Amino acid sequence: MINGSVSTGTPSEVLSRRLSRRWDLPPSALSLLRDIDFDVQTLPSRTSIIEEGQRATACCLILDGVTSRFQLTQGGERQIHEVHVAGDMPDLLSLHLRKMDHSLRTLSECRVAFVTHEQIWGLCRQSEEINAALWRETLIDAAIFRTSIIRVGRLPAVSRVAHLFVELTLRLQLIGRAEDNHFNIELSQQEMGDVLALSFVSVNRALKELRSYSIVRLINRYLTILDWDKLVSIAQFEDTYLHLKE
Amino acid sequence: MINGSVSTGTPSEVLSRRLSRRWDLPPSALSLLRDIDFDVQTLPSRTSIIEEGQRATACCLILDGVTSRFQLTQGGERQIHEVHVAGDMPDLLSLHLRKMDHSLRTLSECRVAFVTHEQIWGLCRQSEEINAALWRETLIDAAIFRTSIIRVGRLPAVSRVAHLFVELTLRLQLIGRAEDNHFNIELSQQEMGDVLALSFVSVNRALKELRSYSIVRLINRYLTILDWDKLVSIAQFEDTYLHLKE
DNA sequence: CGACCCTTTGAAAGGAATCAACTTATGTGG
DNA sequence: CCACATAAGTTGATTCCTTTCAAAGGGTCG
Repeated sequence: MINGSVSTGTPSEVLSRRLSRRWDLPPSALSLLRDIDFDVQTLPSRTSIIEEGQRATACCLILDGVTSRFQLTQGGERQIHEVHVAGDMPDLLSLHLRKMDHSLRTLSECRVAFVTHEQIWGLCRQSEEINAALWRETLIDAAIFRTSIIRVGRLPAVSRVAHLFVELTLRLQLIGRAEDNHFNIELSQQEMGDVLALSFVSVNRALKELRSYSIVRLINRYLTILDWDKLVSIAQFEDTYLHLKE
Repeated sequence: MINGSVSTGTPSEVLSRRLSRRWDLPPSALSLLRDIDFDVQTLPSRTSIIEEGQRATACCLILDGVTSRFQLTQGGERQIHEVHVAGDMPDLLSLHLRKMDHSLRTLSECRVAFVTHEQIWGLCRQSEEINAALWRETLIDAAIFRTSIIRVGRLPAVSRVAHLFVELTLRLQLIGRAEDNHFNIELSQQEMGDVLALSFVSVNRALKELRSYSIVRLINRYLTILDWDKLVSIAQFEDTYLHLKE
């Protein structure tokens, strides 16, 4: 299940790589990162990381696997705001918002490293660069939410599914886990529906369509993208919001 | 048009009040805020503040009026991610994201105060509290986006309109501009549709329904909420995401 | 082997979009 | 001051897409 092939390393290394993605961190910042204490845990699929209403005292860094950020509607539907992969810190926001307004849980088996808020606050105090880099990560999350508003509000079902596939592929490529445009997407069709605000029936029909044009293959949650350009075009995808390069 | 009744004052005062909304800032931080140079401008309705693709060198603080954060889809539809009111700083994110992935423009005549990035970076360096408060503001924006995903993805038309009304009322009450549950909403029905991912026809029909039950009155963009509890209930509104109190 | 979860497909129902026409304000210039 | 133009609001009829309901098929694991 856990695929440690590429973006492996100690939690500090994973975090350093992530934060120096756009600009190199100064050596002083890197050495600060090396001194952090991480509490690494392996969590089974569908384990809660933090629940709506709770107050966090630590943040987590995903080392392996996929997690979901979600909220339940009054009607009992689950809206997944965002899916997180290795290298992401899904609850960074808890640093400055006391009460969680949504929940986090694993979608697959995950390896996760916890860091206390105290330590992160210390890092931010000691390094302007780390402060900026972490803030920036939360801003990119916000950009992903904005794009999700459009995905869910404006795109037809097939485009929504295509858009999710493109986004996940790009984010996984960034950590070297989808080089050849194929990877384990970990999501059931119901869960894709939870992300895209679609019923699982509609997701299924969208997949059928994408398959019928030989654009993707999806077998046992293993996704292969056969025609990238067509997929991007159907998704009406524009990658600015991911802020991949500066 | 410009209603300077309550949250008036110099830009520094408006900003101080905003940032000490949840926790008092220490005197040292307050004095830093007093020393900022603001460039105050009055912008006509529908004026661009910053465009997608551009790089900002300053942030703005809204003193009066309403602005929109939006993006155009490939189909030419306008999705308004968020509406901003007095006290908001809609482009704080430009501090750490080079290229804007969306645009900002006024929806009504606005009074806006610009501050250079240089000055804000300076503030964040000099005051941990200001750094945290500004970061926090961007995190609340993100929470608003998350809620918008659910609003647009899961709620029927009437609930969406109701939800927008409740959100705007609460945010305006926070700055003392909707005390008696009535205020100028500044949005046309088309613009409400742009926020809610609805056609203006559907917005119109939703309004008709809300009016028919005497829940709201809306005349010349002036909104009066007649039955708050019913509106909240129809909206399926839960205010945690606004992080009003800690 | 059977229970369970996920996927697949068909048929019917429902909600919003679209198309279209008409009304109501607002504003401008003759 | 009114004629006309323009933007915004209202309403009905139809179409389209997605949901819901229903049932069958496939895979996995105790």
